[in-house]
Amino acid sequence: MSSTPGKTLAGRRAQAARNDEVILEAARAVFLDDPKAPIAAVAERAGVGISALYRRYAGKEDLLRQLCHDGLRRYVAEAETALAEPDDWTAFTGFLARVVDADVHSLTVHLAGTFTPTEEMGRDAMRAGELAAALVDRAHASGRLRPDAVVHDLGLLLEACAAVRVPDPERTRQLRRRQLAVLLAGLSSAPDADPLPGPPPAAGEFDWRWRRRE
Amino acid sequence: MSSTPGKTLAGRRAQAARNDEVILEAARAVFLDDPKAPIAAVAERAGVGISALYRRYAGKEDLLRQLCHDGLRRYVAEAETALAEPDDWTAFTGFLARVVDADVHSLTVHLAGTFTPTEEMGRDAMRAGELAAALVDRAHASGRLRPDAVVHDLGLLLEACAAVRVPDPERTRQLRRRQLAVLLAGLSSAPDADPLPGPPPAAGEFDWRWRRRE
DNA sequence: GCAGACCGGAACGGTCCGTTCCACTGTTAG
DNA sequence: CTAACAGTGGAACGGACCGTTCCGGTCTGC
Repeated sequence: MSSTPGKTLAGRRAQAARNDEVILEAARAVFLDDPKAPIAAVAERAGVGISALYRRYAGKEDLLRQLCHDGLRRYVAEAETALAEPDDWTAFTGFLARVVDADVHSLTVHLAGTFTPTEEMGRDAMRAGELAAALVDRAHASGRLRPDAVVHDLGLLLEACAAVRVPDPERTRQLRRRQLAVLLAGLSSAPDADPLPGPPPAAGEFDWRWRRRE
Repeated sequence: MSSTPGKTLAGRRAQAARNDEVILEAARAVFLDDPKAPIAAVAERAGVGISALYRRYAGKEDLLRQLCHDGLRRYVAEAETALAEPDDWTAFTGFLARVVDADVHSLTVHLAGTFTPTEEMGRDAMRAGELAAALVDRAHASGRLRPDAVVHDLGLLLEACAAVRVPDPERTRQLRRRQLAVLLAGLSSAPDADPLPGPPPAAGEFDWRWRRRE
């Protein structure tokens, strides 16, 4: 088995190509579990050496940025998918369920502040905000979202779901779905409900996360 | 001002007594903000030297344990207060509001695993569980709590509120109250609501936090 | 006045982690 | 066939960080 240039198995080239994915996957898993995990943990989890990491990324910060940006792109993609859904309320809840399942919030938020963001990330973040606003508008239009809910309540909601974590990933997903169900029930229109207390969350109140932490 | 043995200001004795409180307060603030903060940060925040800390606590672990135990006791105390409230639903919601305001959850949970717990903490934790169960039972009895909510949903709820954090503490409190309001609305009885998905959170599912983390 | 409680903070020893570096291996061009 | 090389594993390095100890100084209560 010297040269099998088929497509699944080959020499160094193929190993490298496979490592590309394996490393990103490992990094995702490791940093999701602990945002300040050492880089060696990623290598170990991926079953590769540390060199394989440094060949692809200039350093830890570079890897983190990439990972976070991927999460952001995923968020945007899910929002776009959701906007294609005809039913307003289903679009809204489906979007949230998929974002929660994908654990995108941990990636974008708990990793923020550990690297200097790129311009492109800024643009993507802005776009993400616009899409989320559109989804919330449609949810309001459907009449099923309580009127005093605002776009930035999504931040609280996602934070709440991301905070749920148990050792088993599948069980984590189930519990987060339960949490999401409670929150959505709480955000649904109920004619006799008391209004939500305090000033609603506003635009700039979550930006501090992106300021460089040491 | 050589000797003013009144009661507010005196010599070393009084400074020591005041430091007792100042240090605990500082430790609370610092470790609430970052559970793995260095001990020097506590001293700095308290405006004392490191010696003043080590005179009182055998080491970092000792301080953490004390702090966590205080949180647990606070939780128990609030629950007992709540049980004295005649109205079942008010007892339930009032308890949660006070626990959320006091940020007890962060203390007991985010610090857990960084020290070896004492037997007394085990007993207090058990008592806390019983009192919480009693409050949930009464909430169920009032008919205002949706029937498929269980005691351990409190864990998810508290986690969700503790996850909300902005730099300003007062604003944090407001946003947490908002989050709590949404969650309580979601946990309220609604005849036409879909049942909550997945198996409800169970007894042993949060114990892992208390296992020693390295 | 003096013994000692109390304190501030420098210094120590150890751990941890990002990054670099080198020896090695299979690959591929000529 | 073989020489250059892309790709890799993992040891080693240097620096940051942090818990704890220790010592010199200060103030108090007797």
